[in-house]
Amino acid sequence: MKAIIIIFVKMVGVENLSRKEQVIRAASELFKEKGYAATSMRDLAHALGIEAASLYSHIKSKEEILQALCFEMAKRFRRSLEEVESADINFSEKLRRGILGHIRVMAEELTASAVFMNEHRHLSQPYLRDFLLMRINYINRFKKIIESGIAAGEFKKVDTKLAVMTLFSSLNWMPLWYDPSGMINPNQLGNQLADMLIDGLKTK
Amino acid sequence: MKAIIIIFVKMVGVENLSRKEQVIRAASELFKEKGYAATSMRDLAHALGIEAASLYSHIKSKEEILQALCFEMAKRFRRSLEEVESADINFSEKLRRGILGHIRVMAEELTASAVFMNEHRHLSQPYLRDFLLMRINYINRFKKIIESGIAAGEFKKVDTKLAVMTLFSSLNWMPLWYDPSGMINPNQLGNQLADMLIDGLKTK
DNA sequence: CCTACCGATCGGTAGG
DNA sequence: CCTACCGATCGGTAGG
Repeated sequence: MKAIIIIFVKMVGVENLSRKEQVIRAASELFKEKGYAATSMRDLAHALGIEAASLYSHIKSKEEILQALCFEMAKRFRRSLEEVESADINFSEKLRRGILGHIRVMAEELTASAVFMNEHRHLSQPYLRDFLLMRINYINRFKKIIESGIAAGEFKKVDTKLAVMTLFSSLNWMPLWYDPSGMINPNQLGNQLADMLIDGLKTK
Repeated sequence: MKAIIIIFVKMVGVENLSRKEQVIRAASELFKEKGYAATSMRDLAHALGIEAASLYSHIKSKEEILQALCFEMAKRFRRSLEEVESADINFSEKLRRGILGHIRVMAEELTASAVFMNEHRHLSQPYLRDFLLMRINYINRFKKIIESGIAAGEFKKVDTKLAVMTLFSSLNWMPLWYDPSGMINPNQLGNQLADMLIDGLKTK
């Protein structure tokens, strides 16, 4: 009897979680497509085949969905970079692996990545502030890799701000044009992007 | 008497135009800051110190402002590229000048550029369709320069879609981080970006 | 998860 | 450029 209750409780738990997950995923698609502000809770409810009021059994507010999305993605990106930083490799290789990791995370959650990048500004305070601090920290860690590479003589003495912003621009736009069903996989894409940025377009 | 009427008519014309310009510019700032959907006509009116209803003496609708902004910028970008295409220079130089032209246009209208890039999706049909066609055409002309450069042996055999999307990502994010009051001017910025993409980060 | 509903705000119009 | 106002829609709550 106890076992049955535990199973039942677990199932309810799972069901709640997965229903909330479903709501967040459906929202993610709509936020990507139409933008956060232009997506209504009625749009979202319609996509799930329920009434707008019913959404509030699973989430506290529209913004809570955006918060969950943005901070979950931020966490994944951070973890991916931490693995690279601790590796004992040269700076070109660190940069390459940082790029590969970022693209892998993005490819796993293409829709959420697009929202993460385009819609985070609709976070209210203090979430927006926290989010931006995390982002600038992440960018600065890539910048440090480039600076270290310059100091070590691996990279040219470029403007590091320009270099890192160019890198991030390229990375961040990808969810908007990358076709995961296409011929090129995330790893190949990452390697080609790294080649291009590190070695340039020009034949030697 | 006739002269006076003509002068009067001209002044009214200029005044209407410049007031409409003011409305579009104020809207541009708000659209960049908060996004198109999250900017209300009351926000815009407040920024101009008038009532929301008064805006409609100068513009027909909220979307008309976005249309004016987007298509004006598209026209500028197109003109800039046309000058480059007709020049008799090699493909590295064509690419470089294309980049410089794009950045110059952006730097002249930083706010409008940011809106152009981030908010065009809120255009309704058939404007959205026209806009996207113009954009794909513009991108394809850059892509052709890269393809020609590869065919001529100037560039490596990279994935041209990746190369051109990387280029555009970098260009399009600039309005969000470039500080025109900083030490680097648009020309320097363009040259450094071109150097980086064409020659790469790595020391030879 | 639903029905019924709330106050606030939206883009825009009429008429001056 | 204003006052006065419109119908539609917004995010969200009460209560079941």
